[in-house]
Amino acid sequence: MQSYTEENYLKTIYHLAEKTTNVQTNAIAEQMQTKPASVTDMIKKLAEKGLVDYIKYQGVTLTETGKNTAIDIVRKHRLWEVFLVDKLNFKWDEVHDVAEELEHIKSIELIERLDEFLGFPKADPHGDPIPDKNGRFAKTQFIKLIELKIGDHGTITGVTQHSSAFLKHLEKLGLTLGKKIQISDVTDFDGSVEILLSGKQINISREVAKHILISSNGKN
Amino acid sequence: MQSYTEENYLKTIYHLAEKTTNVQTNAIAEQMQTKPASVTDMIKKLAEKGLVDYIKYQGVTLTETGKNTAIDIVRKHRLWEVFLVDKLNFKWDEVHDVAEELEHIKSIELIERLDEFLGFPKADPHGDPIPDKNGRFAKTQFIKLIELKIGDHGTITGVTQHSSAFLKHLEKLGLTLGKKIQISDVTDFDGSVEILLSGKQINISREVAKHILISSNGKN
DNA sequence: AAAAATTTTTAGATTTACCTAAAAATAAAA
DNA sequence: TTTTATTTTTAGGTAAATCTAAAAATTTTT
Ligand SMILES: [Mn+2]
Ligand SMILES: [Mn+2]
Ligand SMILES: [Mn+2]
Ligand SMILES: [Mn+2]
Repeated sequence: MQSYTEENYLKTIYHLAEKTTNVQTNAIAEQMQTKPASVTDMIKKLAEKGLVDYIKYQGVTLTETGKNTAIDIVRKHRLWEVFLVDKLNFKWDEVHDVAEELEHIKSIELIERLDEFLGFPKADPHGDPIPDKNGRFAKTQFIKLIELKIGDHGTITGVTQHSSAFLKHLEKLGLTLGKKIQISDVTDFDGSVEILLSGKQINISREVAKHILISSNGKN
Repeated sequence: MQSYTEENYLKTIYHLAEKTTNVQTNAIAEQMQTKPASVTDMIKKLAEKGLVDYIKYQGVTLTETGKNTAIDIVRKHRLWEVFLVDKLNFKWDEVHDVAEELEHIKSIELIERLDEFLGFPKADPHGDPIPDKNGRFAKTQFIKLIELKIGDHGTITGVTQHSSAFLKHLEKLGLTLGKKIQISDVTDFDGSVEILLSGKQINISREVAKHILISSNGKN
């Protein structure tokens, strides 16, 4: 059984490992809003428990057990987010902090039944995939909006930035999950992208375009 | 802001105060499955924070703030129990432990919306009243089944014992919330009670009868 | 009103998750 | 290949919530 804190470390390491193979102490510290010295302490403990492989100065990687535990927490987090949005009418920018707490509730039965109650959703309100109870993710094929060419079209299926500011901005622009878009033009000057959304032309900054994921229904 | 542990102490003191005015150190220790010495430490801290009034060797009482905090936790606990039973199809004997964790999730918004989602329930799956967001309880008029006389009738509206063993037993006997009953006979020998339930005569022990609450639809 | 039993508190430790400051290892730059 | 910068670890300490053992206060019984 892991403590609340250990679970948060495992989840953080898991997410960082999606970018780099060897997760560094400082990266964990930054993410967890704590000091590198504290991270070293915790890493030792997790290694002791067989949840991470650790070589001094070389960073950490999750063991099979550690990874499974982390995925289970991610699963809970995302299922709770779906619950908050679908059942309690929270907005997609309001759910993260509460889910951050709910993900630590320890009851397998609870999550199984919640999953069923929600209709076994495959993605959370931000488009992030929800692993099944065996920790398996549905295969997904996303491409960043910024990478599309003029004429390409597709459906918004995710975001790679979860800040409230960003999500509220998207909401205002009408760029929510499930919306169909087509690239009309890309501005050389600032890299901003002109898109066709629900019959209207709108312009979005390069920065915004970088963080929107599209399931591409086909090129041009 | 209170810690998880402080919240549990407040809730325990609140429940014990329903029986005795001055709550004793040992009683808290027993309830919390901890040692009296630990309780003394915590009591001092709670007194420091203005959540309890405390005189050495004289036990504790909750302050207004302390009581409000406790009631808020009770509210959350009971709302979550309703959620688990009504929405996730848990049995009434399976919900307590999970609710024990869920009650500590810190989000006013979450509870407001959960309350609404559940249809502003007035009682939890064990018939315990749910305070509204201002901490007010609906007035209820219960009588213990054991106190009814032959011929009296009423509706089962609560239990005063939450152990899984007891609740499962009631379930098996068909004695669930909302069921109408009438007293047919009381046995002198062992104090057991003969009742009419859904057209059938059943016999329940005195011990069971003590822990069932009836909203009396009228005498004989 | 003593003596005995019970309750409660203090004293001194332990564990977990932190911290700061300084040392050591590694990586990058000159 | 030194020097410099960055990263990581160690050493030593703090605060919260526990504990055990022993002392003190209160209550109950003789
Ligand atoms: Mn989230
Ligand atoms: Mn999410
Ligand atoms: Mn309960
Ligand atoms: Mn209950």
